[in-house]
Amino acid sequence: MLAYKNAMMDTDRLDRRVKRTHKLLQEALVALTLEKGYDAVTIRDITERADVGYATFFRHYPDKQALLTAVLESMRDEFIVMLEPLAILHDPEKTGQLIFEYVQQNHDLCVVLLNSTDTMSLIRPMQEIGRQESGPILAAGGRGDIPADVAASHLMSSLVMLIRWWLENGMPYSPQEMGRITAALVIRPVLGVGTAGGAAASTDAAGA
Amino acid sequence: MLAYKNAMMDTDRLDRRVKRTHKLLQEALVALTLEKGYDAVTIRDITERADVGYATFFRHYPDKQALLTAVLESMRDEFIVMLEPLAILHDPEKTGQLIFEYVQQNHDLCVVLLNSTDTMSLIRPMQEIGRQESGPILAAGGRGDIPADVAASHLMSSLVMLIRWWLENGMPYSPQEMGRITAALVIRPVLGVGTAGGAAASTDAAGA
DNA sequence: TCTACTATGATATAATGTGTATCATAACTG
DNA sequence: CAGTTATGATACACATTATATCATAGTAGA
Repeated sequence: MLAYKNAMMDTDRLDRRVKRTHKLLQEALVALTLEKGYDAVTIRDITERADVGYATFFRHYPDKQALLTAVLESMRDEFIVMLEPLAILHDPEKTGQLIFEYVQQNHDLCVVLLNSTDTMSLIRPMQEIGRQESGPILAAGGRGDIPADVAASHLMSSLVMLIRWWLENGMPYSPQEMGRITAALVIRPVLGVGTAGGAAASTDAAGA
Repeated sequence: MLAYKNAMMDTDRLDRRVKRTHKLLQEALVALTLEKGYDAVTIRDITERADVGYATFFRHYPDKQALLTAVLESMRDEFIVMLEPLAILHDPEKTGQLIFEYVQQNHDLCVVLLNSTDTMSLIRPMQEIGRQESGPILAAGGRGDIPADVAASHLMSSLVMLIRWWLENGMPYSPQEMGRITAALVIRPVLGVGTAGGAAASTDAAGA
């Protein structure tokens, strides 16, 4: 299922120097983005902070965005593993809570990823995950009146946007509360069940 | 030296040449973004397409983003006017349909705005609108178990993301269908009512 | 119509950042 | 240890931004 054939995946077989450089560059990007904001960070900034030659950057990444993508993909993999035993159907509130606890624990990294990129660079891979992972879930527990593709996209987009809002506003609610909110506003509507398990499916349309 | 703020406000009292230049630059940005994508468009591209001196650009906008913001604000005002008599509480499906019909009619412009910007440059103003416009609505018809600030942000974010998905995937469903989907996935959950108007939330809040 | 004002075009220029090429050196793998 | 490869340092070509200047054309208001 999770066969990502990225060149970056063969982490074990890489030269020590390469792994070291990757690590230094990615850490420098994260640190600098937290300080100045992603757009203000130049490649020269990164290489200087990483204490690496300027040209060395381009030996590993074609541009700044590619470096950020590498950081993103690391987190994505971690995220998938965390939600692997996804009991989203069984307990939406708990699922939401787990997500926000993860975000809280990886606060700095999440802030960088959510504030640096085009946002869509983050949401698009997330939607891809959503299409793969939540496909069978929606097929099993999804509602009949909403197309699965829309539902999956909406699920992942809303999740990312809620996380972004939460971080930007100083995490005003606990992960548990956010889990409950997420379940009520996003997960349960996508699954087609009411807050307290109320009536769901429509009576008119027969779904596309 | 240039008072951008003042220059943008009194649209009617502006020098003909200024209005002409604004129009040419904005049209050039939209056209070029549709052709090459926002990031690939340089300021020199814009001025050449607009048949305007290069330095003239900076006499009106500090950078490319500011020009895009001007385009965005025009659409935002139009959008607000359209949804002014917003019967979102009364008929969520119809409200959603109206939105997607507007998007369909302004297809090119919407594509530019959704694919060019950081997305958040679009969503943030939308959320601001949401906070202002939907504030009283949520106060009247909102559910009691979800904080109004989260609900308003989620409402606007999801709306923008649904529109984006719809455009990126070639508008696979009719505005009417999208209106129904939007009502089911976003509007009704935010209001706390079920698909068929079922009771799911608090009935204690004062009536509209 | 006339006059004072101002936006514009054309041009030059400084500053910044990107991406590539080269070569000697250091570090790694087997 | 020997062959391979990544790195650092440097120089350089190139694109883009942003500002400054000045003569000219267009505009608003009397």
